[in-house]
Amino acid sequence: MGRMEQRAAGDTRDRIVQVTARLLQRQGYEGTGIKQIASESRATLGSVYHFFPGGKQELAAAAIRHGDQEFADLLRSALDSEDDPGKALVACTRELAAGLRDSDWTDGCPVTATALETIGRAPDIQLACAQAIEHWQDLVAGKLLACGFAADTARELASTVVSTLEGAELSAQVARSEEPLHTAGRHLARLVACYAPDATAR
Amino acid sequence: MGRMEQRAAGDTRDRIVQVTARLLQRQGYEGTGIKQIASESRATLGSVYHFFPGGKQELAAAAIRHGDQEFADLLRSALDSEDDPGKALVACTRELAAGLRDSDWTDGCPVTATALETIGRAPDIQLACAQAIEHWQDLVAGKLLACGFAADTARELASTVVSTLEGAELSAQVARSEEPLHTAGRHLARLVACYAPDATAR
DNA sequence: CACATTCTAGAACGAACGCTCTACTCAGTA
DNA sequence: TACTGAGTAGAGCGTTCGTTCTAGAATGTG
Repeated sequence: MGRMEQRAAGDTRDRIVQVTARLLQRQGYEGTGIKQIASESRATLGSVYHFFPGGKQELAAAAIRHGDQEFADLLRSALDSEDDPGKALVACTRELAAGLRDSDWTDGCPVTATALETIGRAPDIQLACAQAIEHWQDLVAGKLLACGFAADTARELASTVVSTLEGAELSAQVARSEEPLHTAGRHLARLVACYAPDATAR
Repeated sequence: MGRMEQRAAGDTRDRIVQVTARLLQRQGYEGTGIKQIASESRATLGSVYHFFPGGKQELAAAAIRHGDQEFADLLRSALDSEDDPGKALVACTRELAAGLRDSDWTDGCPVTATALETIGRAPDIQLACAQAIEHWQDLVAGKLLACGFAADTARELASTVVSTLEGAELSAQVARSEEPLHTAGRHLARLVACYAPDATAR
């Protein structure tokens, strides 16, 4: 009853979204063309516009949501890998640095480039970007809450943590060096220690 | 002796660079066209290619260097406005937040968008971006050195400070809120206090 | 079988892209 | 006066852009 076709169709749709997400991450919104997306995802223009009748904007918003999840998965697994919140943040920077190095510094944050280009001119995409950042902040705040931090403190720290991760990843990409990320990791660990619930900031 | 023409010519060149810098800041590299640059700077295509025979890339690199100086001026004046390094960093975030608010969140860092789009595909531009970030780090490190921080500590902190400022400005733009910047300012002040030469981190 | 629906396929459209090119203006020099 | 060199001006090059459109393949249902 149509499972096969629908599966195949779903595969095509997913392939389009995944390829778009990667291209947006590497070349930004204006630098990525629909025809490139179609050819690299082994789909045709007809298919792309069939699944995304809203055109490039709708497709980009879907791809940003995909990148949101991808980044969230990395963040979640790094945060869960350590009990101590400071060590967990260092694990985050280590994972980000590894991803950058392995991609020869091409695969940074899957959202940043598109977010910056579309500010104030593509509300759907900007919304998806804002939700992504909120989502990542929630993950960090959740970790801090689980470690006993006060709710307000956790939320504020999470904001700065995500900002710093974003900025350090940018610095690392531009400088082609892991150092900004590793340094940021150490400093973030020190920062959260200042606000730790067991007041003895070492 | 041709002073007038040369002045007028220099004015045209400067106008082109300034307009390009602003457009790159707001729309990124791929989103900014040479013809838009020409029309908004009241120059013609012929003039643009006369002053920048290397085309879009050469012009963009010059505009990035201009944005570097612009951002450095803001940073320098904010850092000089306070003796205490923590308060100086808060002043930086306050200035950045004011700039964002006044431009309805369109004028963020003049380098970031272009940097992300051209990573690994336009070496001249990427170099200019890397030098800009280094430049800003040097300003922050200089302030910390002047406050008595150890050289290594100052350099590392400066890296994280600039990363956090970049990331917080991005977060603020996407969320259309000053909060990420103000929060980051408080946290950066707390962070540098941890490494202050007078070891009594309050 | 016919029939609708879903998805694939790519030609074609007008607009915009970066860039090249020739023609021109105009002050300074010999 | 003739010439030079800097800068202005914009038509036009080939290409690519996002999008639209029609045609057909594939599958499920009556």
